Amino acid sequence: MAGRVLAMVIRAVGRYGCAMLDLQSRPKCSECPIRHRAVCARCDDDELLMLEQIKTYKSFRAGDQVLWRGDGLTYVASVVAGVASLGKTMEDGRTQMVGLLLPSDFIGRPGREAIDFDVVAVTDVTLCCFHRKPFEALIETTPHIAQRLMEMALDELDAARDWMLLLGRKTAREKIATFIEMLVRRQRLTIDDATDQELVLPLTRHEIANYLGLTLETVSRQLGAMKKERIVQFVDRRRFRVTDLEALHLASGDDCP
Amino acid sequence: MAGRVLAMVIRAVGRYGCAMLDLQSRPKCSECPIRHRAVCARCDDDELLMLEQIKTYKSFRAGDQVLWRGDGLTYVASVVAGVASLGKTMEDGRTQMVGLLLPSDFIGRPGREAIDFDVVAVTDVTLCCFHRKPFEALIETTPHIAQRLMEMALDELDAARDWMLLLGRKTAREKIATFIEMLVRRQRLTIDDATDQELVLPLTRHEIANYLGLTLETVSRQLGAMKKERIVQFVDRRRFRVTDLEALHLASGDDCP
DNA sequence: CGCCGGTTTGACATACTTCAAGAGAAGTGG
DNA sequence: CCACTTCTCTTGAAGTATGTCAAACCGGCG
Repeated sequence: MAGRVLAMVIRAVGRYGCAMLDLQSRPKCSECPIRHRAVCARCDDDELLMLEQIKTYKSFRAGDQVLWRGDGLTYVASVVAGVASLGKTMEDGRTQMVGLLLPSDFIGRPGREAIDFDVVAVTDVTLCCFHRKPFEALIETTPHIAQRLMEMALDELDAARDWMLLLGRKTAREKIATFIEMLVRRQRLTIDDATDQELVLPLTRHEIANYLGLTLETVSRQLGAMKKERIVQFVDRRRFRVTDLEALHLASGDDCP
Repeated sequence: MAGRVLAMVIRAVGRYGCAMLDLQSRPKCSECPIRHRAVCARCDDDELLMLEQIKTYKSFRAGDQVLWRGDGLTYVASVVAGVASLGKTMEDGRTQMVGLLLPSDFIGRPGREAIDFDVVAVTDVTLCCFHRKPFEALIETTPHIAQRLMEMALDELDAARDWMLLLGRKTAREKIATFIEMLVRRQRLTIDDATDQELVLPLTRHEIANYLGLTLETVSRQLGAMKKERIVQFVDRRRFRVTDLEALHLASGDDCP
């Protein structure tokens, strides 16, 4: 009983804290965890100050829709914490995830009135939002932002093209293997010597299917197969470790290491 | 006999002209057909002059490989005329086209040593090439170039994401219909009131298959089906016209007009 | 004419989807 | 703490769109 009440209180506080953030919170850019990777990475202190003045934090709970396709773009934003997804949906309900947004990734684009896909919070998400108009003005006057945004867009483009090969040509097994390898690689970026590290699937089976252009049944079956082959080992439905990295890579269909 | 010799002469002249261009030709930017759409679109006269000094034209014949995956990027370039393809290939030979490069599109990216896909001339192609190093320097000093490159990269990114939906979720029929609709739309950009205009497939069946993540047999069958349904009408294997635009759109699986 | 690359067409194989049922975990409410 | 619902996930059986293999066609060119 006490436990349940406590849980409710925590959640309520969570929501409240969230609302607070929406209205006011404007943490120092200089202490921001994504300071050196986000759109502001190349900015010097003066430029940072300009950004600081037009920024607001917003938080969303896992599952919340952040933006609907066709929404007017009053804000653009950087992901500060959490994971969000970019998705497209067809009239009959088929959907395809076209990007995963991780901390430092950018949402929206200057010079366009509306956004052409849905943005959904996969986990709890915190965004650093900028009013679009002043942000666009800033781009004109602050070369470092356009330069960084160009870099980021080109990186995204490369990633999108890799994904096109995956979607167009890879088998279900290769898709799954590539996806897991991607998670491993990402882990490596944050922790060195991540060998035998426990990993977490940030997405449900359904979302993975969505990301890979498959059905959730196929995802489940392929994961099952790789479990049986001792390539991966699950501790629960989300958490796992890779037991045979080489076999995993082999299964991904990619060349080189 | 005379005909054959003449053909050889023409080809030789073609090649020679080509070599000439490689070495010397540096047409005025101000008269360039892609002046207002390419990476130089926002440049003023001074900036254009800077670009003019580091540019060279290069030509390729249909089928030529322009760049191999992994090639060192000594140049970046704009497509001036013709069509080129960006493609990825897996070890076992499966390939996926990840972009079609039309006049004004940009090849290569500043700040990277190598290119990660193959570039092939689909038709005869002329490129406006810039040495990468000086071009990168120019980006640092010339905000207009970074701004334009950012815009173009973001446009490409949107297109890539649309294509991801196509590759991941659309049926063969929808893919073909979407592809044809794309050609229609492109035609509309150049000629107004293009209704009932004759169109040309810029790609072979094999290349179309490659672009859509299908096999050439499936492409052929679907085109055949749409011919039978009087949605399109072929005058020869390349040239056709759309006889039922509405049905075409319906078949594409996209909403809205 | 005969070759050749691109294309069409057919018969067959299969990887993946679809449909359906049930198992596990997690949350809800008494 | 225990039913009860709900959600995610697994597993099976059956269906189908697309791939694979193979042969024939067609227009262009030598």
